[in-house]
Amino acid sequence: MGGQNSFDKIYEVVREIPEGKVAAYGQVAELAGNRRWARVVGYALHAVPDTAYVPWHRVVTKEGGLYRGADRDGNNIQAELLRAEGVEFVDGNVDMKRFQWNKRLF
DNA sequence: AACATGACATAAG
DNA sequence: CCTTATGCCATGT
Repeated sequence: MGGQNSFDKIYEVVREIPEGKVAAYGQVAELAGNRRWARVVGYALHAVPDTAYVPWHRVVTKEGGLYRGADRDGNNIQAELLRAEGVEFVDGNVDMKRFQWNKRLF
């Protein structure tokens, strides 16, 4: 449908993140049209419908940190999914220097 | 309809 | 380095 909300644009950007790479919230926001949507990106991913393919686990903070509360009971599915894709962590955070997605390179 | 909240980022002091 | 303030949109109450 033509009426694309901010959420839909955000979802499209997130869908473009290749496997084994991660993107920052601000980065997704900027690619979606406005870098100030970083906060909206967070809420958008929070409200992702299970019916849509949106690799929300590939979106992390600028520092490579996962969302607050990911380290609870070892049920941090986000870290598991990223590790399964080959993403490595340093001091509990994603090694952004090596795994941050740079769309410009492609 | 108004207010508060939330997977964040950046600037300023 | 830390705290505050501002920006943005959708949801829940």
